[in-house]
Order: sequence, then structure tokens, then C-alpha cells
Amino acid sequence: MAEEEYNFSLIEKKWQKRWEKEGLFKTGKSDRPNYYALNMYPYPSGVLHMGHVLNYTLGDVMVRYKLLRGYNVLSPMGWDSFGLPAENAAIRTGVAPHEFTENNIDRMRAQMKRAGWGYDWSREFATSHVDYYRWNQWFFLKFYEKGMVVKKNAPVNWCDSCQTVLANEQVIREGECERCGSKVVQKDMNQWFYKLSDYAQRLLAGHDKLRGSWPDAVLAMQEEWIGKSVGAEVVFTVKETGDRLPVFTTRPDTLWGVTFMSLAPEHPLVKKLAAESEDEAALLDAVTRMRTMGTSAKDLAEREKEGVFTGFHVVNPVNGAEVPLWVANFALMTYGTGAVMSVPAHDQRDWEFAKKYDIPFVKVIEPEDGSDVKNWDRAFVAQGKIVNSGPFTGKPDNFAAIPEIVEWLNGQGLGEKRVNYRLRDWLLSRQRYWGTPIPIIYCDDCGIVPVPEKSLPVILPTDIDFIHGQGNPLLRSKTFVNVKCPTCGKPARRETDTMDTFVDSSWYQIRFVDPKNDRACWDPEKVRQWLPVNQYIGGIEHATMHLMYARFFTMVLHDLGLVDFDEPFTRLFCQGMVCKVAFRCNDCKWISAPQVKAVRADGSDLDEEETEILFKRIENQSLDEEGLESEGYRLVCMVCGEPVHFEMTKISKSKLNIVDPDAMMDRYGADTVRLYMLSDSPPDRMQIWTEDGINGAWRTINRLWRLVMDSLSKVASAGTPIPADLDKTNRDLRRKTHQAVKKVTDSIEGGYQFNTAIARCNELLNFLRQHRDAAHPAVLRETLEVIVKSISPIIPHFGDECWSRLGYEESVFTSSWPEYDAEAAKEDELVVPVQVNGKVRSRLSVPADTDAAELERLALEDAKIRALTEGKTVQRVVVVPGRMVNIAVK
RNA sequence: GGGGGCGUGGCGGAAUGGCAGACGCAAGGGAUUUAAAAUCCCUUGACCGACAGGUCGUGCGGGUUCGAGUCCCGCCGCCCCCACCA
Repeated sequence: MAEEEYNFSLIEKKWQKRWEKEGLFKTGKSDRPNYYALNMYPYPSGVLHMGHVLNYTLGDVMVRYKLLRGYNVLSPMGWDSFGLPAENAAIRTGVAPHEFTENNIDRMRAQMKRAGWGYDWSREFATSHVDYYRWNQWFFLKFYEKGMVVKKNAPVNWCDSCQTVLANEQVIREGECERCGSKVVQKDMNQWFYKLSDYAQRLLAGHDKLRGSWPDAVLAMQEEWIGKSVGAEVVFTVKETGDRLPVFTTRPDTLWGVTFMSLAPEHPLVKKLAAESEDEAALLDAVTRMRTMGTSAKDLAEREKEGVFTGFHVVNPVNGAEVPLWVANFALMTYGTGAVMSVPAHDQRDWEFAKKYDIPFVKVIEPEDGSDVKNWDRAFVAQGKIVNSGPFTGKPDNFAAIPEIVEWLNGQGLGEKRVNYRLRDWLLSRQRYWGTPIPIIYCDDCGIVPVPEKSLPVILPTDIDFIHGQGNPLLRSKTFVNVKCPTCGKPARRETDTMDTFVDSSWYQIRFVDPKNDRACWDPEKVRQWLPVNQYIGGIEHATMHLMYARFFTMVLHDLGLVDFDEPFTRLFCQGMVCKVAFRCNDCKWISAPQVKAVRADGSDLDEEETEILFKRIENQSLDEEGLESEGYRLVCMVCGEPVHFEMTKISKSKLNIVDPDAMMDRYGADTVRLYMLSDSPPDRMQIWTEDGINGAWRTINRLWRLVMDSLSKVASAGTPIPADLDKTNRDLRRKTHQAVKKVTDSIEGGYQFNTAIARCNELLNFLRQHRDAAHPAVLRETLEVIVKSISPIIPHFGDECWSRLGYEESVFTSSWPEYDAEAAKEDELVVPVQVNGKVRSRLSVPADTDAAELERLALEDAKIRALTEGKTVQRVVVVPGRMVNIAVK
């Protein structure tokens, strides 16, 4: 038999050309039901990484599956092309950002085509093109008219390395910049904001709609980020000056226990009181010191509570008590009112502060044991009896009494119910060049003047000098900055800040339905046809950034009457991280695998083969650090000789454990890479990359190929009917085939379980390999077609090649998903386990339709069972026909 | 401190409350080969046993059930997110 090697390189190119030529993924009007599948579009960094490969492969499998299921599928791709890397490259190399961006797009588009991902490229756009970003400006004006965008002075996050402010959401763990990882500092600045916080309640309420179709983790993160808390606002008064001082509290039940008041260092009242203070300088000094302390989570956790007494007092409205007013480093200006009523007996933070500064404790909630605050070693925060609290003294359950207390406060005019959110407004301005210019003009006479709609777009100028450390280059572009005031015509100046690039990604999913429209942002008819997105796929790192902004933006667009839905993504799927073992040297930090040397405990070298085996075991986790040591090996750094440790971690440049998708496709082809990414684990879990793993996927493809090729001479021509009177082997083969159809379909429909779908195909493949010689030609064809179709969304080039070898002219993706024949899948004989007291003791081979009574009879008659039940009392027999028999004996 | 997720062989992982370990990787043995690669066949949870077979086994402790990896309660461990949020 002539062996034909699977030539992936020729085959993949051939089918990519055909799909493009035949417009397989071009979408227009159709009678079929619509399905909009979207993957998070990439920033054009220039190269795809493995995270992209997993993301886009998942999306592509769904697109092809839905095509086979008869849908009219929209699968677009574009570029999130504004942002810092292009601008930084310009500073470094002198290449203009647009040029850098275009080059990167060309490279990545070629990589995407090579991976075989099917997109409607006629819809492609890049957000840095004026045809796109002009609509950012148009939306800005619409938001402005509606009062959804404001300019305000506020404490903001400043990244010194990126030379720009950042939104709250873009400061990640430990107070680092989301882009560059540098420490972020707080500054007071006058900036543009979208009023995200106005939508806190709507964003939260929307979760009801999304629950079940978005990952729980994402909803939980958003909920946490929105941070709703219900409580009361109570107005205290500064005794000496009469200034009103409202506070927010979730614990109005402890109002009678307030023994001091804390102001955030940035609180406006601090400056005012300092001016009236006897020792202004000392107070301001202390406050300044507090403000310059770090704000990262780590800093905060390690930092001691610190404060300074202002010399002033406040009056507690519920009982007239006069308590000292402090400035404290734990009070945050950005939450509540910036002032905290402090109850040391019933709040751990206040407890610590009061201990340090010797402030009194007043017990107002009594624990069950009746103990006193003197005997506590920490604040009492659990449920208890209200004591020492005016009209509420004696209430048995403090938490249950809260609504009543709030009601009373309201009646007395002392306070009212208040819902507070942690969510802050979305800081929009960026002091950088490569973004959408904010369409605003500043006029000395007219103030802030929005650019009139008819003067849009405000085009980002290209005559720009990029100089490192000189701030936003737009400031130096006289032709850009100098402009006439649209209202009075006098000389005025343009806003030089640009928009956060997350504005671009907040509505790109809508633009894809009408990407070339130059008269409107979109045609409402096309939007109605496609949106909201049926299935969105991307990384979970966007849970509180992009995904939150896009939801907000959609809600505002809805309220502006521009769309008639208010959630952008009906279903969301988040893929897991792609990980690989990484090596860390004590001295040089992360090092790449080739820089690691394995030696024996005595320092002697290993030969090449031993080394290879050892590293393979480390890579596939069959050897951990302990095992390595106990086997008498250790790893050393080839650069400095220091010991080396290893761990499984996300593939990244900085950890030096990257896998280059191009190199993998050179070696194994796109289909093998795709198959491997999906075959091992469920796609929402961590994926581990190993050489052995990709090699296994390569073997699977070749096994399949040989099976199909070796069968070609035997398969009947398409359409040959399957005879009615098949022998047992052929009936078995048909049964397995149709059981596989059902299982594969369920695996895909039941939530992206491609690992089990692939396993089912493998099972069928293994079965067919054993029985191919006995297979009837028509049955053989049926089975082969099921395998090829089922696997084709995952390895599409392979699928189409096999499909054409099976004699079809058209692409497999224009055919239809295999049809499940329940009759053929039915078992005619079953092996039913018989348990005694829950343990399997025997098995019965019976016709599939044997009823319960018959099963019970057969089970009790079974020799093995009788031996075990002899002399005992059968108490109960549970029979589940077709499943099992359980006999309870004593 | 709060929230989310997870815990099954040497590894990734399968199991509508009903035969635990599908499928794959790694490992061992064999066939083929001058040799290697590739391919094909067999074995592979642990323990006892020559075999037949038996015993134990899904992080730990309880519970519900004829029957629990799966459901309930209480622990332990790991991962992720948030965190001086009043």
C-alpha cells in the first residue's frame, strides 16, 4: 500500500486559499439564523502569543461548528491599535506610531490566516484610523450633552513611567500600572471622566440577566468592584466652627459608641480647619507626611495606623457627645464622604487607632457573655444586644435593629438611608499622543467649548516630534493646539489629552456590523440583525476593565437611543492561562531553559540523553523539586552557577518561558497546534504546554490520516445506502458511530468541552481501527464521515482535505453536522452490574430491554450472588433497568 | 479580613447520585528495523496472590441514601480576585 505522508504545509495553504476565494466566512444577509461570535480583538504588538492562539482557536471552532449547524455566522476581526507601545517605539526608534502599527498589523494578520482562523476580513478595521476614532469623538459629544462626561479635579493615579494618568481599574495589584508595572502615585489633577459611578446600580442589576451565561468569577469580580454597601449618612457638626460634617456608615447601630472622628488627609475641611488652628504649620506638616506615604496594598497592609489630632471636636447628633476630630491615614477621600465616625469598641481598625492614641472605648453592643470592653482583646463585631444607646437600649439584635435606627434618624432629621458604591468614575484623559483626541477647545472668554459636531473629526496630527521625557508631544504641535474658538472666534487652544484606549474597545463589537459607514456610527437595521453578541471569548483579566466599560458604554448608548439592548455580550467565555515550566536562578532571576544545567549531587555532569529525560520529566510535572533532589540531581545556572528552581507559570516574555506559535506551526502545522490547545484540559482551566503534548497531537492527526487514506479504496461512493441486514460487527460500528455523534455534540453544546469531544473521536477511531476489515463499505463511509465532520471544526484543514478525498467537491463547512440516529445508537445487549450492599459482585449480560422484574429474578439467581446472599435476609432489591441492580442483605 | 474556584493514578484529565480512572501523555515489555526514528501489539491506581480472584482506593471527619468522586454539615490544603471601603 502506498503510504502518503500527511503534508500539512501544502494542505493547510491550499485550504486557506480556497476558503478565502470562496468567501466561506464572508457574511451577508441570509435566511439562516444569525450567530455573532466574537473574540477579544488584539493589540497589534507584532506577534501572536499562545494566549491568542487558545482564544482564537476556541472562537474559530465555535464559528465552524455553528456553520455546520446551519447558522449565518458573523466572525469579524480587527485591531485595538491605539496605545502606548507604538508611541514608546516611536520615541525609541523614530518610526512613526502609525507606521509601526500598520507593520505589526500586517504581520499578525498573516499569522492569523496561517492559523486557519476564519474571519470576514472585509469587515476589518483598526481603531487608530480616523474612520473609527471619529466616532469616539462623536460619542464623547453625545455623552457630554447628556451630562455623562465631566471635567473635574480629583485625586488620580499617575504612572511616572508612562507619563500619564490611569483609571482606577487600570491600577493592578500592589498599586502597579496595568501596562508597564511601575508604581503608581496619587496626584490631584483636573481631568475628564465618564460618569461610570452613575451606572453602578444598573451594572449590578444587569447581573441577573448575565448569571448562568457569564462565568461566576467575572460576575463576582464585578460585584466586588462595584462594591455596593447599604447604610446611612449622618451629619456631625464641628463644635468650634459649626461646619457640617456628613459621614457614611454601614453601622448606625454603633452611633452611640463613637469616641472620635477621622478625616482623610485630603479632606477639604482639613485645610480650612488648619487655617483656623493654633498651630497650622504643624498640622499641615503631619498631613503632608501622611499623604506622601505609599498607597499600594502592600504598603497599606504593612503601614501602622497614624493620625494627628486637629485640636477641634465634633458633636454627635444622636447624643450631643463632643468627640475629638483627627486626621487619620486610614480614612480614604475616595470612599463615602472622606470622614469616618470611629467606634473603637466595635470596629477593629478604630480599635487599633484608639489603642495607639489612647482614645476611650464605649461598649454599645453587648456579647452574649455580657463581658465588658476592658476584657476584650479586639473589637466586638458580631451580633449582640444594644446597650447604652438612648432609645434603642435593650434591643436584642443590633443588626436587626438597623432599619429601625435609620428610620428614627430620618424622623429626627439627623441622617438618612444611603447606598454607597466603591465604583468610581472612569478617568478618561491620557497625557499621551497615540489615542483619540478629546474634542474640546478651551477659550479664555467662553471657557470649555465642545468641538461642534460638524467640525469632527479632530484629526490626530502626524507632524510630531517624539522626545523621551518631554511629555505629550501634542503640546508642542502648534498647528494642532492653536485653534479659533467655535463660539466667539477668538484664538483658543485645543485639549491635548487623548482618550483612554478602553473607549475604543467599548463599542467595537457594534462597529463590526457596519464598519465602512461614514455617515453614521452604524446602520440601526444591521445592529438589530446581529447584536447583542451571541458569544464573546477572551481572557478573564478584563473582568473589571474592558468588560465593565463595554457594559457601561452599551447602557449609555441604550439610554441615548442609539441601540435597543443594554448588555453587549449575551454569553461570555473566559479561557484559561497557557502555562509552561519556568526556571528561576537565585542570582539572575528568571532564566531560559537552555541556560539551566542539571548535575548530580557530587557536581558531575549528565550525558545528553539523561539530561533530556530529566528536563522532559520536569516539563510534564512528573518530577518536582523534592523528587529531583531525592534522586540525587540539582539544577544550576549556566551563567552564574547558582542553584535554579522551577515552577509552572503563565507563558510570558519576562519569565523566559515563551512558546512561539510560528515556530510550532512550522514544525507541526496549524492543525496540530489547534488540536493540542484543546485536547488536554477543559479550556477554562490552566493549560500546560509541553513538547510531549504537542507531539501527541501530531501523532493523533497522523493516525487519523492513515486510517482515512487506508480506507479510501474500500469506502462505498457517497449516497450508497446502508443495508438493513447488517452483521453484529457492522451494527456495533454503527452504534458506536451514532453514540459518538451524540457525545461529541453534547460535549460542545454543554459548554466548550472540546477535550471530551476529542476523546470521543479518538474512541471511535480506535474502535474503527479494530474492525475496519469487517466493515461494510457503506458503514465504513458513514463512520469516516462522522469522524471527519466531528473533528473538522478543530482541525479544519485536515477536515477539508479528508472530505475532498472522500469525494466531495465543496468544503466540509458548507455541509451539515452529522445527524444523530437514535435507533442505530441503541444498545441491543447490555452488561448490567449487580451489587450486594452497594458493591459490584457480578454482572449480567441481558437484552437491553429487559424489565425490572426480570433483572431482579436474574440477579437473585446468579451463582455469585447466591453464594453471597446464602443464609442472609434480602431486605430490599433496587433495580434501575438498563443501569444496575443493588441487593441489600443482612 | 472578604469573595470566587479547585482538590481523582507518575502527569493532563473522564465519570445525568448507579461498573471510578474514558481519552491522551509518560513509563515498562514485545514486534518490525543493519540501526535509529516512525509505526504496530501488550501491560500500567495501590496492596495480597503463581493464577483464579480478593482487599483498599477520588484531601480529612461526619451525615443523607439501597447506593456518594458527585448532595448536605464541619475541617485541611492549593490557586485566583479584592482589600485600612467606614
